[in-house]
Amino acid sequence: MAPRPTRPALGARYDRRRAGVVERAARVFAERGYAETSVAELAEQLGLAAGALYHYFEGKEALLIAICDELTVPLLEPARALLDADRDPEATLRGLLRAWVGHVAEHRDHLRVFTQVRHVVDHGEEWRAVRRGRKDFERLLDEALARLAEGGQLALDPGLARSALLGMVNHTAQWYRPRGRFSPEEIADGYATTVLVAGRD
Amino acid sequence: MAPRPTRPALGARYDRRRAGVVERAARVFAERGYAETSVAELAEQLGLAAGALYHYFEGKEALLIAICDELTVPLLEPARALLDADRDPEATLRGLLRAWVGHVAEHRDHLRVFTQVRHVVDHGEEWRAVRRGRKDFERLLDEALARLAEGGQLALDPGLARSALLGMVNHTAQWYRPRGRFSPEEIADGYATTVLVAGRD
DNA sequence: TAGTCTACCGAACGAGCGTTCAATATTCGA
DNA sequence: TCGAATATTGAACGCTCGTTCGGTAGACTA
Repeated sequence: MAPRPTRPALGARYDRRRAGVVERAARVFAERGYAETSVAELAEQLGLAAGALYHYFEGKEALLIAICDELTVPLLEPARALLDADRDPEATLRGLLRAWVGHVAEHRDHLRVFTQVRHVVDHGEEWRAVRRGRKDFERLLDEALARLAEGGQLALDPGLARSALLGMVNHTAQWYRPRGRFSPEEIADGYATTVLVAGRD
Repeated sequence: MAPRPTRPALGARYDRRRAGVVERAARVFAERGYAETSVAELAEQLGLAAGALYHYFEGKEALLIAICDELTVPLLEPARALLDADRDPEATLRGLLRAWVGHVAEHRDHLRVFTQVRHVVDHGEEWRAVRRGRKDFERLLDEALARLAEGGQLALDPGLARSALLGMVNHTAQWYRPRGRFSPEEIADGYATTVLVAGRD
């Protein structure tokens, strides 16, 4: 793996290329499977030689980690901001769901890859950061649900609501299509309805 | 792969051993990953020699198919019976969810393996039966939801409710523990609450 | 109990994998 | 524009994988 170039023009180019590889590799892995896609196949799909990948990543697994990193890291800050804004609990949950579902919709390939390799994530040492990100997000979700439960606005036990939401939102990556019947906002609002007592007609 | 023995005593033994391998392999694959577990490793975990697996299965993938087959096949008949009983739609959905969640709880290892390899299932020829089973079950779920929607008893669009339920129930395999906070029945009832208008206080 | 069918073993094999690296092409900045 | 830094190539390597198969032990039935 080459170090990031010091010269500014090449540094920027390096970042762009690397990010592009992550993005497009996510698609390839999501469709063909991470384990089932050889580095040679992947490189061919990306229009690169096999060895070129090692210019940007230490190895195949490092690329996988980069893919999974995009799932939580960019979501944490907006989520925290929503909780800190301290609006009424119902609006907070709806906002959180919109941000979350929107992010899943944008990164559904990444999430489909994560789903394939979740068991690897749970064990490896180099996966600590990924685990941490997921744990942090789940804590924020728990906090939002706890506030709702306090006000009696939750239709379920908070622990069950948490698992239900994690399940339905993550599963969204398996079926969501950009120009499908539902927009990410409609999906998020629908999911909100499932756990809230109010807002159903 | 050896043919099933013709002699009755050995035939029964063959069935038992084969089923035992499927069951225990599901656990090993769920924890270590299907692709990440070599046949040698698996055999060691099962207390067998590597070659012995080929006595019962054509290969590693045939074993995987056998694991995934147990996910829908035994669920279809009870589900169909529930729909045919033609009780009120709400009771039908609750019954369906109890059967479904119960089955997931019993076969959570199998489901965790399926989740890893779903992309393989979607493409291969030899996976047709597995795909068919899943499609059949989803049709039954759709029917149960359509009946509810007709009576205005559904809190969400039926299509969204379907995806939400598929997500939360399948995700249950990732966190359910036999002596955990919730019984399969409590989980199923909680999930029912998420999509129904009634039954929340 | 003899004979045949069945179960299992485990070393060996070829294929395909992820990775390396010397060579070459390209790009940027002084 | 020239030279150093960077980008990419692709053949080669060592290794692990799934699978095979001849051999042996065990089990059933006639």
